[in-house]
Amino acid sequence: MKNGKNTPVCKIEIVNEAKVKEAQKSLSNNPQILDMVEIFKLLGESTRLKIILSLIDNELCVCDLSAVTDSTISAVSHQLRLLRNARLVKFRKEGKMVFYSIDDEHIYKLIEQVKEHVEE
Amino acid sequence: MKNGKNTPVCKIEIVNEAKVKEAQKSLSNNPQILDMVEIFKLLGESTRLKIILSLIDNELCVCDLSAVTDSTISAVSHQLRLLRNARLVKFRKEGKMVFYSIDDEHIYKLIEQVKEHVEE
DNA sequence: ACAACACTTGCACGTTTGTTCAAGTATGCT
DNA sequence: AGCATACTTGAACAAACGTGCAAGTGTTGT
Repeated sequence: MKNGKNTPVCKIEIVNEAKVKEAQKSLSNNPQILDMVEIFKLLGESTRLKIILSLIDNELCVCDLSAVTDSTISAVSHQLRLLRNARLVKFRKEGKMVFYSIDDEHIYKLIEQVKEHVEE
Repeated sequence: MKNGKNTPVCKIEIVNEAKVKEAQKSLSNNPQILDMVEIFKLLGESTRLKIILSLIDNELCVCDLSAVTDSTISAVSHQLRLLRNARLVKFRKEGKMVFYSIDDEHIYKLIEQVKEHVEE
């Protein structure tokens, strides 16, 4: 209730108090929510999602990912850094090249669920 | 390869041509990807995710959602519009009040998958 | 040692996005 | 009719974000 007052915004305030309390309880001080938000946010951008989709069942270098996603090497590299930090992808160096692959099995199931949603 | 030229960015260009072609094939001209991005993007914001989480197994009015998410009525209403447009939530009017609920069963599974990821 | 290559990274810039504020709609109450 | 309540909506603004550019790192080949 960020209305600057301690009083309720709505006079009724809580229509279903039990449900609200229950929901508040599971939401408040739950660091998991921020983690979930982060993962969804990372997948909620076309370049990054294309990268993830390309890496499913594939190990690709940055150059190939650039071709697949139709982005510059730089742009892909920037996004790969974010995916690396979140441990969604891992990498392996081989000479000058860097090969990326998926670092989490849950991603597969996640993608499948969204596909089911979209395919309706 | 948005490098302004028709020539490859990398000399080797494609390390694993078969994989790249395969990935390009499944990605190019695929409107589903944009739909997937949209859903992930909607869930990738804390106020919206809290709304969705609160609505799981619950039907709540805007006022209650405001309390649960610790946001203003206005902010919640703006976000609900986005969730409505994407058909992630549906609403029911009852007098002055508007009750929102989840409009898609896939969301449940989606949330479960992310939770599994986060809980490690 | 030098050049080419694959990739990374910091900075700058334009765009997108979430929130607030204020005004507007619709319903209920007296 | 008049007012309060529950919610929506448009405009404005600051913060966050994605990309391009240029410089930098590390490896390979000559």
